[in-house]
Amino acid sequence: MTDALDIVFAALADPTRRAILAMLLEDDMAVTDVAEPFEMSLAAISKHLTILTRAGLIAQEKRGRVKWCKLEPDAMKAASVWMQGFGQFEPVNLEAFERFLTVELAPEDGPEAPDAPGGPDQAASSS
Amino acid sequence: MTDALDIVFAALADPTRRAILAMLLEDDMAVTDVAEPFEMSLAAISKHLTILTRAGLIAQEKRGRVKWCKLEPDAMKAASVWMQGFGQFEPVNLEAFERFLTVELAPEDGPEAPDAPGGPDQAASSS
DNA sequence: CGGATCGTCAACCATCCGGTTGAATATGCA
DNA sequence: TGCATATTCAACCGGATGGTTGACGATCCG
Repeated sequence: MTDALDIVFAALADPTRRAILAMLLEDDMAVTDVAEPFEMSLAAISKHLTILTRAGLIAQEKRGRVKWCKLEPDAMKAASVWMQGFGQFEPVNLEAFERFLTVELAPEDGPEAPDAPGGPDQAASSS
Repeated sequence: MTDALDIVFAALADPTRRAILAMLLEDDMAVTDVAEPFEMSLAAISKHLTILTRAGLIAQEKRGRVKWCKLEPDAMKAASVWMQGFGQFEPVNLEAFERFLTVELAPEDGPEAPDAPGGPDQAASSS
């Protein structure tokens, strides 16, 4: 049984896909526009988008000819939450867990607001 | 150029390795003891530990015959920080998030705090 | 010394992954 | 209708990944 976290982390393990996520942080985009800054084929980008969709990291909605991609950060948050248990050397307790949720999901209570972690410049570093 | 995040996320994408990390959250362990609950060979576990080490997620120290493995959460924190930037501006779908969490992070362990995120029970689900 | 335990190395295998190309499917528009 | 645009599908390729087994170096101990 493949865990959903498998798929999310595997999706995040590729620099092209992380760059795509960073781009989508700015705005929703059509598939062709997502592909534009990269040097690989459109088909390759399409595959990456499929992987991100299956991971739940983005959602795709077709309007006319154009398929729009938008960030769907819930899966990323889930993975992030999974990691929170490490580094604080105590078993994850529900209280801290819920506190984390409220802090994280609050509109502007975030620790700070990096405009894009890593940044789209990672596109250059792909593969 | 392979980004360090590539390696960290790729290391986290395997349920066996996540289970190992969860085990090490409890205590430092020797390689043989790490391997004990799994059904695969010791050599396979040794490979997994090498991958986790290269990702910076654990450290290994040899004392006598025995090689001890301990959690090294900095790399995980780095990955976690990278993810923090997502979801801060988007209207987060709290319902979907919680659904994801309850499905993924608490398979059937009940509501009490899981001893580790994901839990070593994932050992059985490897591959 | 010699046997038992700990762990890795090397070779091998099946499968997955990221990319390519070319054809196919939808949709928009003149 | 017919052509251009948007996106995916299908087949293929090379290389990485996750597992196996068997042999090996190291270390403890009787």
